[in-house]
Amino acid sequence: MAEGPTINTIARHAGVSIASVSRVLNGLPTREETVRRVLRAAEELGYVPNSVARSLKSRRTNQVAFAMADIGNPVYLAMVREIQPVLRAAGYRLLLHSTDADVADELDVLRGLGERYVDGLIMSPLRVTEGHLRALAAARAPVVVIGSVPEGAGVDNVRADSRTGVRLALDHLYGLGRRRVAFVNGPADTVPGAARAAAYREALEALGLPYDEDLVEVGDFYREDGARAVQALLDRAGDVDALMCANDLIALGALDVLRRAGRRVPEDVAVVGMDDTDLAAVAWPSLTSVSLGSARRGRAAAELLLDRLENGEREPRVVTVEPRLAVRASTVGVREAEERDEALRTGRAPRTGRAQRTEEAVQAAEAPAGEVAGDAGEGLR
Amino acid sequence: MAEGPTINTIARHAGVSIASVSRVLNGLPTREETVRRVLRAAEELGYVPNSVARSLKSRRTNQVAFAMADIGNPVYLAMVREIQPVLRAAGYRLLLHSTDADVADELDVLRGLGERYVDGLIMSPLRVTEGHLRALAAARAPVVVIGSVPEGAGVDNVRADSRTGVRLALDHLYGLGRRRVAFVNGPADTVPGAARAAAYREALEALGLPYDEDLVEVGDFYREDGARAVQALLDRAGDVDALMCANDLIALGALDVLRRAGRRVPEDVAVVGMDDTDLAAVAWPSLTSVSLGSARRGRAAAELLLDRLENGEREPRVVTVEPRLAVRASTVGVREAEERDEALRTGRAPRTGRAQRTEEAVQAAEAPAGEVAGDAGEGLR
DNA sequence: ATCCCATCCGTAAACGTTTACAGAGCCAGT
DNA sequence: ACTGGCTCTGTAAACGTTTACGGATGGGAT
Repeated sequence: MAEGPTINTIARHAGVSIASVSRVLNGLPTREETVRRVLRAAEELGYVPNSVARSLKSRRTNQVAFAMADIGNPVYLAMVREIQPVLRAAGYRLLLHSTDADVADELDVLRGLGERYVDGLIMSPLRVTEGHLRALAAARAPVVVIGSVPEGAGVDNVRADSRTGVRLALDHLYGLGRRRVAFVNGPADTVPGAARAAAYREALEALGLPYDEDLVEVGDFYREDGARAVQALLDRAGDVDALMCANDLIALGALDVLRRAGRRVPEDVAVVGMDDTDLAAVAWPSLTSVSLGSARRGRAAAELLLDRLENGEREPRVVTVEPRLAVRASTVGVREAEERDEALRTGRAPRTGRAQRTEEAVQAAEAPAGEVAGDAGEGLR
Repeated sequence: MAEGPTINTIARHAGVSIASVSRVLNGLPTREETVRRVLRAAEELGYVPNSVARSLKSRRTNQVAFAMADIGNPVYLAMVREIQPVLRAAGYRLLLHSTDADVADELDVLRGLGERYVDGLIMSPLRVTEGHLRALAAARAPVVVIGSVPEGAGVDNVRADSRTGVRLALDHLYGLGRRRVAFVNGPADTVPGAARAAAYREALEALGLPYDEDLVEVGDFYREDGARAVQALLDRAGDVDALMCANDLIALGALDVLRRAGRRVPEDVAVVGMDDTDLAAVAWPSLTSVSLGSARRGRAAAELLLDRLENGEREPRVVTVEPRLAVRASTVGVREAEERDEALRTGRAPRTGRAQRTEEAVQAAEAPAGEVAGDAGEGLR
């Protein structure tokens, strides 16, 4: 671990000043001969520029941080997977913070921006408190928040559209003839929890279905909690014919419980998850799930941040990502799910009238206010 | 984004020198009065120390990088999940590199250590080339490699034990009466690919089973490739009664193909995956899988690196993590898998003699040379 | 020969810290 | 009153870059 050569070492070796070395290495106009000597010395010594020193002078670190609750959650994972290549292509390194959704931790990260170890931050808090808003306002570097933040918070914001998402799912279930659609939610004091609860009520109303408290159960966003919640639901309201779950993990828990209870999915109870994680496709029966576009949200956030880093001041933007419904066996049955799969693979439309009908539900509804991000494939603007 | 206060600003405000400010902030002995003035000024101005400047002076960045092929692969994810908290507890930030298993990229990362933007690196290359060894030898910061690297490479090394792992799986299958056990591998020029191929031959031999080329198929470590490979296998050797897959993704592909071919799992064909990722538990039927201890390897790597960062020079160490077999429905059937689950939950041993027998296979075999890491729970030494 | 301008390069300052060193002030001991 | 030693603080250098500025050199125009 010998001390590496610096610009000084090279200057001495090449018999020039450090200024010349710097100029050559940065491609500024220099006499041919000097260029040769410097490059030669740099090559011989295996010189690598010290990024810390460079950062100190340039006030840029070429690093960006992503702070999320838990890297183990497939939703955040999907985000990281998109964020990483976007940043990388722009020459930024990615730094990861796992905060366990701990508010104090998240605030620490925001304050930590003062240390200037990153040029910007993408953050996806589960809860947004007063403290968050204050810290965001005082942040010493650009921040993009994934997850709704009040207007006027002064930060770029990428939003999912739970409202439309839940609506898609309930329309789909309604179309399949389900009328007792229960809702298994995560904590009501989280951003997604609150949004999805409201969305559920709204969607019921739009469909002319009554809101029945007995059909709503709250746990946490994990498989075990989901299982417990669903068990409670079944005990209380045995006649449910569909479960809308606030994320895929809860839905997996639901599948466990239903299987154990001898209820067939989807014949007796249809199940819809949310987030459309990798797990949904692997589960059995494969899980119909509302995609809230985690990947697209990640990409949009990265692009917003890059834009801000390059173009400096400008009005904060809000980008909303359209949800989609990924229809699989847990609502339409194994047979049709396979047909759909096949159709997707071969690029043809599914055959049956029933498939046709539910296909309509895949159409995303009106976009809400704000910009709307397009396909994952296309860029931001 | 106003320019933040520096140590100079504080010095002026408090009417002292920058040296005093630094001393106070670092807790060096100082007169009471000065301490008060400095702290007051720092508080008022909302001072946050600049970590870049600090790094330049101290030659430490308090950052560590983890370079892996693809953050989307659950194996690496499991590692990150363990690495992150360990590093964090020691005050290090985690930086992520996704190299797509591209050799040039990996070498770039190693060379990049000369930029001194991190204090150390954990790297998990899929292939280890001559170039890797050279770059490792020349690395300007401590590196821990996850994945076998030749003795004498001079780096700390955390290894899986594929040999024992495959052996556990084949013993298990043999115990269930399977005799035509096929092997679906990933590319032979990767470290795990090569290790697992050798392990398969060895395990067969130990069981007195013949090695049949027709029973071996090579694809890539992904679901689609696995499916293709298994299809080819079935076309060629319809009488296989078990599939040993070189990772879980391949095994998932195998489940797809078998289902489509109308082969029951495990009645007609038993399937074993490898890595015991989250997907294995979710799949249907749930997937028996050899855990190579991704989580434990991640943790061990982080601890090795920390140890080296704190204690400086010392002989490179090799840590080998013991494999285990997670027995699930894809080999023993849904019924028994559920019983095992239940037993695990209630902490009692499973009932049936058959369960008893396969339980023995769960015992890890002799540990190979080198240190052996214990449970995920316990520390390194 | 003189002057001007262009080109190239070196000196030095700056980025924000930490820290070696020495000076200032003070008290106690003679 | 002087000295020695202690405590506290300020000055300055250093970490490895980038860059403003001005000096040196040389060539062409007068």
